[in-house]
Amino acid sequence: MDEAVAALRAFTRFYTRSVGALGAHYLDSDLSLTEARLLYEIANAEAPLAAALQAELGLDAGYVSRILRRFQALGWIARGRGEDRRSRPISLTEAGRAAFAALDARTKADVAGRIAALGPADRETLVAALGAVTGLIGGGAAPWHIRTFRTGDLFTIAARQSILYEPYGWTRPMEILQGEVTTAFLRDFKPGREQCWVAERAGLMAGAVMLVDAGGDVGQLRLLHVEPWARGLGIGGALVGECVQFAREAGYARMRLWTHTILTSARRIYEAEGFTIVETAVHHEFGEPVQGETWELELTP
Amino acid sequence: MDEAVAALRAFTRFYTRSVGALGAHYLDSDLSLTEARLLYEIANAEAPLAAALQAELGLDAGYVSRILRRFQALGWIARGRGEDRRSRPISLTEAGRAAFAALDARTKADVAGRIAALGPADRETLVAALGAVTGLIGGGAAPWHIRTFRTGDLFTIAARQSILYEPYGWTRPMEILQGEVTTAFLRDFKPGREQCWVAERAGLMAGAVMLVDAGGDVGQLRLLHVEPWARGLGIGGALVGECVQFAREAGYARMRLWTHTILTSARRIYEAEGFTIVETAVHHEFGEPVQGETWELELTP
DNA sequence: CGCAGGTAGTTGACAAAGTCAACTACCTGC
DNA sequence: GCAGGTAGTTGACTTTGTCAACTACCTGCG
Repeated sequence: MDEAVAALRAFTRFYTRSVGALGAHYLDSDLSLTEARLLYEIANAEAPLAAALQAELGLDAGYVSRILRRFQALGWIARGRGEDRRSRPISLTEAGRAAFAALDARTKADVAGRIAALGPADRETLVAALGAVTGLIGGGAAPWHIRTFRTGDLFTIAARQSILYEPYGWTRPMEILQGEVTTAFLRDFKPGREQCWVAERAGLMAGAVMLVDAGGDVGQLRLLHVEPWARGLGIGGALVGECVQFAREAGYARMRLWTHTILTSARRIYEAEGFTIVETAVHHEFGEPVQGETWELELTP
Repeated sequence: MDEAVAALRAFTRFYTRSVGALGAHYLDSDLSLTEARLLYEIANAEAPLAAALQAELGLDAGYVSRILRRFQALGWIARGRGEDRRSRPISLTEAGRAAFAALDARTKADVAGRIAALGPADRETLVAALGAVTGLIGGGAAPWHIRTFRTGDLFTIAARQSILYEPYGWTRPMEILQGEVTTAFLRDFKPGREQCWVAERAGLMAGAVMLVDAGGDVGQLRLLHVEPWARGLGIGGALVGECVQFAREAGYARMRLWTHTILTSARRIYEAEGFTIVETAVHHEFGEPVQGETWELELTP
């Protein structure tokens, strides 16, 4: 915890400096940083109200009012009358759009300059890392989506599974199993019969699941995981849903999966999808004895 | 590129808001954000000069002077005389240390509050992601170190290798090989004879290398990589050096490695360590034909 | 030595940025 | 139709930051 707090504080100091460097006059325009932010919001919203901008950016209402008057004097914005006749929705004029475009281009160039030295892989890392930070400290709202697997995904899954299950005391043997399962998936991949889905949030892998052909018209769901920071968003259910739908379309008669009694949140997801337990057995594969469970789901079309 | 620029801009907007939320009075203290930053710098430096603080934080000299006068009036700092009698080095008084400690505690609590909802894994992700961002846009100075492997590292290596070599057109077959090599390493790991090292920078994997027993007193170096954003820091050389030293101590007579002619920067590292090419052959294992090379190094003790 | 040109730090005068409370005009619901 | 609210504005103000001129000192060179 302390480490994380220290890291975030160090980052804030670093970023404050790096943003603060922009300073008083935003990139040589004659706008302050606040004015630039306001202009950005106006340009990226549908006829916003002053109150909305003020709340959005955490500014004083009077301050916003004055800045808007300045923008109006510059001919950048026009103010209408809303349904509610107190409100005066803001719209950019042609001149305002031009001013914003110029500012936007300058910002873009400035930002591009800062990351010019990075190669494509670095940029990818940066995007992912920024997304992760936003997702983690920004709390809830970052959206997520599901895609099929790409190069490297399977091993990232193996690594994450290994790390996430470490606290259960499942160490080396389970890690090796992860490697075998993922490598085998890649080696024996049967397009149309098998698939791996990755949930992404803020550019980072938020969870994943695999479907493999277990023979005899049975599709086996494997390696489901959802990152701790992405839990409670319905990602697990969506991944399993994706998997079941694919299995149905691929013509499997039944789905099967193997899990453990202690993994309660995963069990809830399987239950919700209609899976039922068909077998329970204690095994010693991961070192300590653990109770494994086999679940199945009939896929009557 | 555009994606990266957009991501960084979005992040800056997000972070500006999140930092700006602290706003005028820093956490209910009667300090402004600037004053708080200044106090932090004073507390974390050895008798700094006003000019140093001013340069460090990018502030106006006159402004700093006035804030310092205020701190002095509050009895928080004492100002001495340096060798250079123009300078007036700043030191915290007992009261100043107390004031800083109070502020520091409040900041810590505030930051901790923001990440209180995160589990240990998320915090780790956050630290790593913050480190990545700092490293990538902050440029140079972040330190790095080498450690031996932990749970999950091998598959992270497999994933990164797969992604980094994708641009060379080496796709599925090479990815499968990565999985096989790393899984086999874990399965057959011989402590004392084999090892895997990971270079970390800012909490992120910056590179890695493996040493495996190839039989017949030969140690084989495998899966060397350095992340693009961590190149040019000597990490590759340090990893190979670590590997060679371990091999020497483990009593291997010779080291061997297999690489490709197009991987020029890796070749330079091997050359610098004293490796020489003993064999060259075109192979088709990764799809396209490529020229592979075997390098060796005699380990005369 | 002494002087030109520099740096550390301060100060006065000022401008910019932001805050607060009071105000008008309007809306909503009882 | 009126109490209590919201959208937006305005005057008066404080805080924050900037600029240029200043003192006191240092460094290096003829």
